[in-house]
Amino acid sequence: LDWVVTQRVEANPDPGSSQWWAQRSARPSRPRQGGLSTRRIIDAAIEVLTESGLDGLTVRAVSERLGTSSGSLYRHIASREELLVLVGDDCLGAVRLGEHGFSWRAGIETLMRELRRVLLEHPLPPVTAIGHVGRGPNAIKLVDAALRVFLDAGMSERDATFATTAVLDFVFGAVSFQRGPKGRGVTGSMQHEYREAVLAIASDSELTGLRDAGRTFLAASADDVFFRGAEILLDGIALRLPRH
Amino acid sequence: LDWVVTQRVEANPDPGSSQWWAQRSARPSRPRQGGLSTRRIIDAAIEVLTESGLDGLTVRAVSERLGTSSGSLYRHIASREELLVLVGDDCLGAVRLGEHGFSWRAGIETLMRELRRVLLEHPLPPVTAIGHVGRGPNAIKLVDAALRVFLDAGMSERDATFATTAVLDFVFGAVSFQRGPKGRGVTGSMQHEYREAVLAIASDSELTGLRDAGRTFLAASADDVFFRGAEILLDGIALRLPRH
DNA sequence: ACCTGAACACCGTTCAAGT
DNA sequence: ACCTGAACACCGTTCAAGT
Repeated sequence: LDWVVTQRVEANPDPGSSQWWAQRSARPSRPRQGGLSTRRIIDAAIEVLTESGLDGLTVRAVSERLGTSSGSLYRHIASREELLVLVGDDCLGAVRLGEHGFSWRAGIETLMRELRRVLLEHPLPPVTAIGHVGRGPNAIKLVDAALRVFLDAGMSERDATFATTAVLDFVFGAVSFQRGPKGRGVTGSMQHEYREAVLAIASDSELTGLRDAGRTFLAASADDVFFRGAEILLDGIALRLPRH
Repeated sequence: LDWVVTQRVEANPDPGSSQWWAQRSARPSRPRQGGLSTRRIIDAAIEVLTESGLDGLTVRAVSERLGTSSGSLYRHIASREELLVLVGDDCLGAVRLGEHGFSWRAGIETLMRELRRVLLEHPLPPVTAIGHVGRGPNAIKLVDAALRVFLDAGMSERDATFATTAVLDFVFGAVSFQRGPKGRGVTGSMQHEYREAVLAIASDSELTGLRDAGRTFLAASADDVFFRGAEILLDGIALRLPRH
């Protein structure tokens, strides 16, 4: 009873939330011959995103690319934020889920690597949109693929669940750290200056962890951080498998 | 030589990048008796953030709270993005790094729990700012604390490095997923409808992983996902320790 | 039924003019 | 040297009027 009331009140759920996706999947799309469509808007948005970055991804820029007015888009999307959510999930669709027959470990490693590749490719899902993905149809496919691998390896449903979320959490976190703010890649220039600044601070203070291992930490490559971190996680997962 | 040129050209590094932090730490602050200061601006920004959320955190709103004009803030910050970065790192300062003497595992567990608590407390560092933190002074303290624990447990510098990054990546990723978009918490309402929608899709398609384990997956609480995921990761880390 | 284009209410940022 | 406040160039979004 109480629940029904809540459902009524929450008429406009946040874009990207599970409520929003649920409502959306229940609504039929209305494509129009030759006219605008959500699909065309998303495609144009991704083009703008690739060319102009996240800041350049404005409603106006997308409408201009489509040769129409900005107001027209609001017949297919409710807000810019909705557009970001749709673009974010759409990007996840590029992850190649594939090739059965490998070991569970090779399968998950491939999934992690693929997801990372796709996320690093677009300047969107990063920073701004990490919370914007995760509940859409393409995110669901990722979850499904990971669950399948773990179940096939003999894991319990609960262990497969937590292994799946741990893997996804790790990949998204790692990608977010690797990028600079706004989703742009981190350039290597002046990295040296930063290293020296951090090490100088460390040696002057009680940051003994950094004093002792800071040089190693700051020299680690993004690839090392990702693949060695993945190994640690996969080792932990392996302990949950029956024939370990 | 080439490096010097790069340094010259990169005169305005992205806020939040290591270059930016390095430049910033080298620049002296100029506090003014009774006047504006970066410190006061950050404090006001966090108040606005808490009250109005990330969207409400505008330069104008912060200046209004400080009883001044929006233009005045630009004497202390170069842009809104800089402000977001500063706020993001400042929030991390609330993490209580503490209490030595525990086992490495208890120490890291506490650090993870604390970091999660702080991140979930503020509506900023999430979504928008996950890429905005990680290189500032308070992020550095987190890294230092984790490195110290691992080194004390007998880990090599490299293993300690990758264990540290894996832990931070996981926590940031888990927090980002737990939030809805824009950093707001996920309400529970209509979750049921989403579950049913996903399960309906799964049973109609080839998403056999979700078909078999979807109910368990979708019923998992955020706390379970976090703590069980942390266990997996810590088990993997434990394998890197000498007296395992 | 859909699109247009003009308008509205905001933004972040700049900069002359003040003090 | 710092602050003001007005202005500029944008936004996202709405909505009458068209077709």
